[in-house]
Amino acid sequence: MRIGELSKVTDVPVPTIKYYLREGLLPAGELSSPNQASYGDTHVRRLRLIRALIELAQVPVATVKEILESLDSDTEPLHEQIGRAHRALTPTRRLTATDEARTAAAAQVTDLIAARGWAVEPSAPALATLIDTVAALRSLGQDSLVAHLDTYADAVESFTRLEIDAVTSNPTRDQLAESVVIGTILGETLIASLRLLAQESISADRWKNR
Amino acid sequence: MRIGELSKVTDVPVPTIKYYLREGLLPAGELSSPNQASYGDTHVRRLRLIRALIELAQVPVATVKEILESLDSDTEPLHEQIGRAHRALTPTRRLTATDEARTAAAAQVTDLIAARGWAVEPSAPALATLIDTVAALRSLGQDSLVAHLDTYADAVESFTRLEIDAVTSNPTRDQLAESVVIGTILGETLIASLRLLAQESISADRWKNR
DNA sequence: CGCTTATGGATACTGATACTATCCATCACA
DNA sequence: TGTGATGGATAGTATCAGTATCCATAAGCG
Repeated sequence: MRIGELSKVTDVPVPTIKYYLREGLLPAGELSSPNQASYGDTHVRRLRLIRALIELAQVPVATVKEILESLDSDTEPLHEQIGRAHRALTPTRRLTATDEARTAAAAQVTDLIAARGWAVEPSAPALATLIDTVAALRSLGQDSLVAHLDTYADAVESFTRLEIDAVTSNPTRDQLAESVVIGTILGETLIASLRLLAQESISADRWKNR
Repeated sequence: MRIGELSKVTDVPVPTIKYYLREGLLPAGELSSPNQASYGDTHVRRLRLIRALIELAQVPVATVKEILESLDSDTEPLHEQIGRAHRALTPTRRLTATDEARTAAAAQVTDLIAARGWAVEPSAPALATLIDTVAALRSLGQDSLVAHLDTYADAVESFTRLEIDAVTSNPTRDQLAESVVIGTILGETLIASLRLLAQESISADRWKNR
């Protein structure tokens, strides 16, 4: 398969494929002559993955590259790979909340985690985001939402368990790693859109005409 | 309060505040003389909201503007305002999946919605994202995740109900609208980070050294 | 065999986004 | 009275995610 066909199959413009090749997201095709390369099924799969991460999950190109490199390395431990996927989903934060608000929120979040017996590293990127979000909700006067944090955690824990079970069925480590990464990232998009649909439907008959 | 103090209180640089004023995200302060304006509590609150949306929820500036305008208009019906918040969370999609994959995914999603009795407009932005995500997961060989779509929906429905209850306690319509919008958008960030923390903790003891 | 089209590779350009920086004529306040 | 902050306008910057252009070569067709 040459680049034109790869483009047709995946519906990605040729210049964009070239760009991904340049950036090292997509491995080069096998060269049969200085200006003739052939791409195979792995390229199609890889390209689909790249597009899903970029378009659906809005992961920046540089981060996609990092994730793919991590997936391709057989030596990196699984938890490291998961860490990368997590970092892809939590933007490098700039401090938002004031100090008092933050420490209060941090306390609540730490309590929650302790109460659930979750093993979470203090440096986990999602931890900072959660604390900032709680602080922001508080400072915006949305305490009623924050009050139910524990119930949120219940629901979240239930489908996280489900996800991990679903993914654990993968036989090889490589497949497991890929499933975990894809599941982590696209799972987020899945849940987010389900939530919006549920909201639309539940809110529809609740506030018909307000 | 002058702009310098507003900047100190909210920890947003003065040039950035000026930028938000220019863009119409933040209402102008009250002018006491041609180059002297005073900002009040509403400005502090508004600025905090803007920053939370931009930094925490990664909402683009133009979309924040749209949302705020919608919140400020007393005439726009609530479901319209919710729609705007939803659009803020679902990026304008470029078609990703091939046609066959998409119709298959669309069928499954439509079934799911019908089975749950959800009232969802066919034009709902989240619907397209969900379909694309299902199609993408399928094409990436992650059918095991898609298989549990219904269980996901269960969990999602449970906390969506919770959210809506929490938010319904607001007395005035304006407050309700603000809560719904903030809850929709920051709730997403909240759930996402909870999920990552749960994942980290559950996966930790599942795959200690793989 | 010749001619058009596609290709790989390199380099340059573009449009959008979110700020920053600079200016300048006031204005506040010590 | 002079030093610094302010409002408002305009211009500049960095990053990101592609697009566009060129060129020498290769493929496919008549």
